[in-house]
Amino acid sequence: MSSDKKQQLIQAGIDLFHRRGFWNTSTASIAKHANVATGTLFNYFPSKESLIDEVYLHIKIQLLEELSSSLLQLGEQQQAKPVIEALWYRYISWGIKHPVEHELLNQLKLSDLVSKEAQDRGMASFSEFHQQMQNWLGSGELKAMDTGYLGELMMAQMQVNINYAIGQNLADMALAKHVLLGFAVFWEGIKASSD
Amino acid sequence: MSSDKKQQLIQAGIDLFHRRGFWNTSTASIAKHANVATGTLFNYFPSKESLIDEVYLHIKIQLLEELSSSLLQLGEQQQAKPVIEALWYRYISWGIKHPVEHELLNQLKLSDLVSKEAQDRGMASFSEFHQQMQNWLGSGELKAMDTGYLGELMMAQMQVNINYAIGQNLADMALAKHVLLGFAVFWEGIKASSD
Amino acid sequence: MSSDKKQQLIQAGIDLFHRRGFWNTSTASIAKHANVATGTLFNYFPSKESLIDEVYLHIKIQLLEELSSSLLQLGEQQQAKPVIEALWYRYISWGIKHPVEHELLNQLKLSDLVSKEAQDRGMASFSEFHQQMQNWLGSGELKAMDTGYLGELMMAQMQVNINYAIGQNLADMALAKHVLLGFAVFWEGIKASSD
Amino acid sequence: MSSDKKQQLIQAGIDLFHRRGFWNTSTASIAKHANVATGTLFNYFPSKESLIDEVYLHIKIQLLEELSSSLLQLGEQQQAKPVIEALWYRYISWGIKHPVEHELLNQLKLSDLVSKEAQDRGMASFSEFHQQMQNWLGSGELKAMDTGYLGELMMAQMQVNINYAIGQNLADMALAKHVLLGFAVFWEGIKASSD
DNA sequence: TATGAATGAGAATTCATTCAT
DNA sequence: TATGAATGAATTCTCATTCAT
Repeated sequence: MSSDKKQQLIQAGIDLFHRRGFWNTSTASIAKHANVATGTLFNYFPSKESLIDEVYLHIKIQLLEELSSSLLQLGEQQQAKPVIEALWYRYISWGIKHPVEHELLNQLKLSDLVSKEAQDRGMASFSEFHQQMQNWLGSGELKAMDTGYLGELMMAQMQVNINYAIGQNLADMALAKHVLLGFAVFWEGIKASSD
Repeated sequence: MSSDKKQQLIQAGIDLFHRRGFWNTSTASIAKHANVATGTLFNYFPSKESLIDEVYLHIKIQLLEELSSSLLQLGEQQQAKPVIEALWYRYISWGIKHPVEHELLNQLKLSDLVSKEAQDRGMASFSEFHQQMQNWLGSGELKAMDTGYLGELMMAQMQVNINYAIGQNLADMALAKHVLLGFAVFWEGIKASSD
Repeated sequence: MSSDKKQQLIQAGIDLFHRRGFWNTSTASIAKHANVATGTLFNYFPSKESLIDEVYLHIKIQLLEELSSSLLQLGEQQQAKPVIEALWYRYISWGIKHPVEHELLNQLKLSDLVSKEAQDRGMASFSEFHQQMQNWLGSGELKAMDTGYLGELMMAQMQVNINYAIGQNLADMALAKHVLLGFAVFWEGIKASSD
Repeated sequence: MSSDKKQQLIQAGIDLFHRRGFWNTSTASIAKHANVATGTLFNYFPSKESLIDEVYLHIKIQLLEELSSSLLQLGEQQQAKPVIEALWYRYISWGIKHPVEHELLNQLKLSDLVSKEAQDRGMASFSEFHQQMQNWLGSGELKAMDTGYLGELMMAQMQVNINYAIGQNLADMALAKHVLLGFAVFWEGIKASSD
């Protein structure tokens, strides 16, 4: 199947970009790692940049699928906290299960390597989350702040938790305790002050 | 003076790395931008990688200088909050005043471009901060957590604040309000729960 | 019909070779322009070079057909001048009506892209003209010179006339005047000197 | 000397372009033939196209130098014929002495490989000849025609003569006779008709 | 006969680094 | 110490041609 080869190439890209970095990974090595000829890569991606774009979107969509079931299950919840907490756990467990993808995503976000168009498509796929945040912020449970800011803050704190868990090789009880603490810090930070 | 040229080269590196990225910036262009010959760069730095290392350390030390006066002034404080708050303000104002350096520092942290040795030296220069954190965490004012985790968390949240302030072009009152909110979120997150 | 596709491919070759040059035109683009698959081209032409050969011969034969009726009609003429003049008009009007083919023919002649064999076949198809020239040169109406030289000279001068007419966008009376002048220059040049 | 290498590269370009054609000659082979490294070529020419441009101008200027002494010596001549005849001989002897350059020049003229800018510079260097032609045409010695047309015609006829002389390997008396005939054909063609 | 994905040699160009001056 | 021309390995991308379907 042709779709087969495309996926092989994306996967090879993920592996090698993570091992050697985006610029130290040649298209030739990606093709070889995917068991196709050098020219074949360019049948699927017009340029190295577009392969990077597709790697980016592939990861974002994989993450999205992991998260969106949380929203579906808890969509009719009245309160913000359980939904946010569910997202928190989902995201962190995705990050721990897919450390390579998690790291690449963060690198790509900062790196200027993703085309404007791919960034927009990535954003668009997350639009339902921004919708949800609007609702939460309107409910009065949280401190008054901008949606974009809340989103970035949540992402950043989850990433710190993931990196710490991976760095310390946490598992089982230790991991659970860590995630619990992390969420407590986040939630108590953003919830509307009681006084 | 030779030290002069070295500084020119580091500064040219900062400018160009930010404008074009690390991999799209050739040593020749850095030399030209610093008004020296291509070969001269290699009299000061044995390789491009070592220039990147020095750019990294240069920025870290510049940041350190900005922050350390906070510690000195408030070193004998008994309470954690005022010191942490002072650091918070210092870091964020540095980031807003030096957005280029701030962005480069974040990119370099993720990028694998900085040698292990330079990373260690960068860490070492911040050791006094880790000392301080030990004290704070021992005081009972904060939730119980690892020093490294607290440090990463604080960094991450400050970065989000800086990026948001720059992205929204905040200034004056709006900026002050934003920083205040940011710190409230951080502090209420990390402080020991009252109940 | 298969012959249909072959003609489509030759025509696509003519169009694209003229627009983008021989080397900037890929066999894939020719196939696409002819509405066939990339592989199909190689069912009709064993190589790109042979396609170029056939484009060359196609144009030469098209030109030959345009010219040969002149010879047939005037074949029994006793005098050289009317026949030569008829050829002159025919060739130039062909060139003006088919500027693309005219230009390609000239490029191909100089370019080393046409195989020796195709060149020979092209030559052979014009052999009756060389026969005629022998007759003219034998008649004493013309200066004494080699057949090959006369042929090349006539070609070259007609080409200059065509290029000039196209470049200046001549039409109607202006064109007629131009062709008349061009022929006068040619004829007075080659005719036997009176004194 | 740096100019040395540049000349070596242009000469290597001329040799190889003639032997293998412009598109079958790689920049690597040119560099090797000029005894420099592949990268060195690009220190002197920003691209292959610019090397081709410089090859073109190099030949044009070499030709110009050959011809311009004719104009200088005969500049104060009142009559057109001796000057034109001198140019005729000069051009043809240059072409016979430099058949490679002559052929390349003709190929380049038709090929779209020379940038607009280089073409303009090539034209400009020949502007004095167009001046002269204006004078000749105003003198009444020649048939009334456009300068551009006269120039192209003269070029075309000289090229036919050169190609014929080279093709037939003419030399000495045979060559002289040939050139004489060629000029007679040209002159009797363009001179004002006597009646 | 038609298709078009796969191939891999080859092309132009870049650039960190060296070294003779 | 400063210079910048020279180097050549490495990179991205192209494309004529093949071949299984």
